[in-house]
Amino acid sequence: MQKINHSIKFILELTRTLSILNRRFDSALGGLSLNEFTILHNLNIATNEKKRRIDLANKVGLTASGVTRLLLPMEKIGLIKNGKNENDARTRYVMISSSGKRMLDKATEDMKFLLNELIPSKEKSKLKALSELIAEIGARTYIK
Amino acid sequence: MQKINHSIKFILELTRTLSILNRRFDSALGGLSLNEFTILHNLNIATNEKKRRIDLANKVGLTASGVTRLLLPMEKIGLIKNGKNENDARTRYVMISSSGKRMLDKATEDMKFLLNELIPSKEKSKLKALSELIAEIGARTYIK
DNA sequence: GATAGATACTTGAGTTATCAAGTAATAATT
DNA sequence: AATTATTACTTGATAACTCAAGTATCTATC
Repeated sequence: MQKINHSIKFILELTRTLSILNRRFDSALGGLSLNEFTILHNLNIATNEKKRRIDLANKVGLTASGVTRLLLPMEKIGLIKNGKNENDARTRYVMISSSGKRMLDKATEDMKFLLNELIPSKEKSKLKALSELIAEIGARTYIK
Repeated sequence: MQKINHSIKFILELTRTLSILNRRFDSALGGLSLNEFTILHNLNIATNEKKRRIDLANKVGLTASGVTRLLLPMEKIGLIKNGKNENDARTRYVMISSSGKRMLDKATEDMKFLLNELIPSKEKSKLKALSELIAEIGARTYIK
């Protein structure tokens, strides 16, 4: 008789589902990858609509170097702009452009539409709690 | 006033946490990546301890080609073995080796230890239900 | 029982991330 | 105020995926 470890099962389901979600969203967001969407979303709701790269890294869950490489093509096609921080010359602010906003708005609609199919409606009430648990796990896992 | 879409927040937390988990586990499982762990775990609990590559792809959430590339080095270092399917010459069975089992057993202990830190104990009772919800989302997202 | 379609897998080319190591600027310590 | 440590970011080398296209085999249909 095999004893099931629910924690392990949980992590394995999590990785599986997210790999699948990543592929699905990457081809359903009008050219935006899921990580690019996350970047634009976070810039859009940020105070003053700007953020440091390191804060974005934290928000997306990538490393600083991952963010550098993710932002490079996004700047090239004009979704974001760079600004400087007068108080700290090490940091380069990232800002969303107006074309970035347009992309984001469209992608957000696509996202809502898809999520409506993917998340069972009777489970929607549990989502807030689930998000919080997942965020908590992320926080505990994070090692700078 | 910004209306929060819990579905979107859920997806964003999911990607963030999983990116972090992946990095953490990749350096905490005694040389095994999280995906490699998943492969070995699934082979280990499979009937007859063998599986087709396509079934593994489904279990891990990768594409068939991703599995081909993931298994290649695993075979090279002897964690898995290949076998053939008498009834279908297209498929190549994958089996866990005894050294693979040893690796898995050690990694499973590491995994349990880490998860004990990462998952708040008061939330553990909810894990089964959450796994099921996440699996359901994965199933709905999956497009072969 | 030939042919068209589906399935299982692999491969080439490209993308997206990692880590480790480096640069430059700021903050803390003495 | 000089030194050391820390932080923000970038870069070179590499790993781990993806998609699209290919091969081989099996299944269904006529």
